Amino acid sequence: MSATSRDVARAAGVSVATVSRAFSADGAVSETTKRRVIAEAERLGYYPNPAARHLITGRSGNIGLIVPDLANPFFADAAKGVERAARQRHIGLFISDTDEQDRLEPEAVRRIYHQVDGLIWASPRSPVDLLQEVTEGVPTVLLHRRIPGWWSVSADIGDGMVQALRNLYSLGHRRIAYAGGPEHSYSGQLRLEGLLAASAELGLDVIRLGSFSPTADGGILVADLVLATDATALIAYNDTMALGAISRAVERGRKVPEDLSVIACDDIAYARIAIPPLTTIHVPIHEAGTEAVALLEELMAAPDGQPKEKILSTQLVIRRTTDVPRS
Amino acid sequence: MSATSRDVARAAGVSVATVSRAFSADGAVSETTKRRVIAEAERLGYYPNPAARHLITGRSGNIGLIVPDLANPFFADAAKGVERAARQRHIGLFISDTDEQDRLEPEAVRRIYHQVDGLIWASPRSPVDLLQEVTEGVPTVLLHRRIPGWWSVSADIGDGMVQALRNLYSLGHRRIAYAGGPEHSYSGQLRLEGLLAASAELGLDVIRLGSFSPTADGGILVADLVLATDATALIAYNDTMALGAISRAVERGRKVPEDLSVIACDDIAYARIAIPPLTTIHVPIHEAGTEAVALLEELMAAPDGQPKEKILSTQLVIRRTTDVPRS
DNA sequence: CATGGTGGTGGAACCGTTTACATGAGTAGT
DNA sequence: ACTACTCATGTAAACGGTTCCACCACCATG
Repeated sequence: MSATSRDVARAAGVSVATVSRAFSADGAVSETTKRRVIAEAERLGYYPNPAARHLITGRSGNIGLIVPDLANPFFADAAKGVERAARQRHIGLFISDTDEQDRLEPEAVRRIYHQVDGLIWASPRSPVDLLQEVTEGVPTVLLHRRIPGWWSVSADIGDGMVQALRNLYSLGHRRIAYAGGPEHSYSGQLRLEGLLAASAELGLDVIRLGSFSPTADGGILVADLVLATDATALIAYNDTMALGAISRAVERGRKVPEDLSVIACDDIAYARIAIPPLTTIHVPIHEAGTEAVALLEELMAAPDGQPKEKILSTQLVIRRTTDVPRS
Repeated sequence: MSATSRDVARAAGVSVATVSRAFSADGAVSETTKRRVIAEAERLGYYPNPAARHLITGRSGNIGLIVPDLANPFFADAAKGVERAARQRHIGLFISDTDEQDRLEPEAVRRIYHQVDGLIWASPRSPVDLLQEVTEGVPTVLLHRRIPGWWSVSADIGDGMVQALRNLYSLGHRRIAYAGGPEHSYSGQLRLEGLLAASAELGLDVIRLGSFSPTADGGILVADLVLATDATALIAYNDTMALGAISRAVERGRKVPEDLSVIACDDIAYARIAIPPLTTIHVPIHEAGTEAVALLEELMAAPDGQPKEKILSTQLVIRRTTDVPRS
């Protein structure tokens, strides 16, 4: 079917070794031979077989990305960032979605383990020893999760929460509710830490509404709960949840921000065009993806180097779902 | 590093051929030997090397997906559908994003061409002969594009447009604007055909606003244009554009649906929780993805079979952005 | 002119599987 | 008891590259 290096070698009147060298850039080949080989290869439609190359070199030229949910704009943006960075480096990208089910993660890794040179893994919850066991032997960069001794890229969401709480406080809010996301998630923990630090600093008690699905449906639950309290402001786990909550609150006759200020987290694309536009903590999602690839590349080049932890900063973006409290 | 079939063979006291057979299911191996081999493999952490397997069998066990934009919820949902179906079949998935740039498509294919057994390609615009040339030799299923003689999965968006126009007409709208998407795109063409058929049937002229980027920013442009006409209703290329348009219209003091009814297309997750919830043509995006994998599997099994074109039906979903025209 | 170095090239081993073919033991048929 | 067949297994040849090593021509050096 496809031409092999043997075909090219024969056509160019050289050995397969020379063909190989012509394609490996570093090759000790004379300029003229190289040109002849490339020309013949072009003519025959030859392209080095990746499987054969992988088998002998041990390098596949691919990396893998594991995310909890591709349909979640947060991870879709992250995936896009990873894809773009991989593309620029001519690296192939395996993607595996785990449907937010931790138990599918080991299988996801196993499926791509032997086909990639490195892994970018957004695992919000899985215990460290599982990660350890499963990634044994594959250079791995964690995405939006920090573990001491691991390479990772994450965002300083705790600081974002501090900014959010301070902003609400300065607007005059004193009764502020927080709707958390999935329990035990790393980034949920980060949010909570920021929240507790800021509320201690400001001397106020945040009303903890509990743990919800970080989806629009979760947001509906949140709305009904928060409307039953005397909170004048709500901080939601993420944008999607906030949008669901606002949708429900409006349906129940409340006005945002007049009756309830809302701050969310992530700043997905829809936050900007929501009605009203959503005040939210901007997280550089796309950049985190590209940065993860950069780190992974570094890690693959020097597997025994000192682990690097890249932490991207976050920024509260004031739009229209926050205002001074009524009365 | 990792154990090979040789290691397992030695440990189990058999030849590598037997190890291979124990793992290939069809293998003519006695039950007892097979059990012993599997046990030893388990113990040594052996897993057949995919590169070696690929090299000798010509099958990689992977498929590729090429989409214009992973961050677009439409394609993110499609990718999710593909991923899920692939996962269930233990198929690895390469994903390549082309940033909505047609010129990147050939390179995207080339990058994964040799590493996959089949391809699912969402190419909205590229000319047929380019597709032909580039996919030569790889079983390919088109996603949301129909070309005679090709395998494909698409949705009957034309019919959705008919439903949309009829609905607006029955509500009493007579001046209806249409905001198109990227020029020359296949699904744009589909929309236009449906629109023209329905407007002929109803005897009304649709106001064609032109061609816009199918993004929130595109929608802002659309809003300013449509507000300059006497249209009482707008049909937008997709949900994102519609949300952008509504956002802008509201910003400019108009009310939706009182001043302007809006119907969009796709029914992405956010359509349901937008404020007001978006009336839109439901397209079974996720299902299209899973269906594409099913078709691709069929195609890979019988490459010379009769091409199949699966067309999924669409359904107008009435939410809150449509109403009778004012006065 | 002999020696040593250099740069281009070919030969061949190797990567880890699958699979066609050979082998040999056991079983059934005549 | 001999043949024919089946079934489990081993042997070895692929698959298509990369890379170590050897070789050779060529040139500079002493």
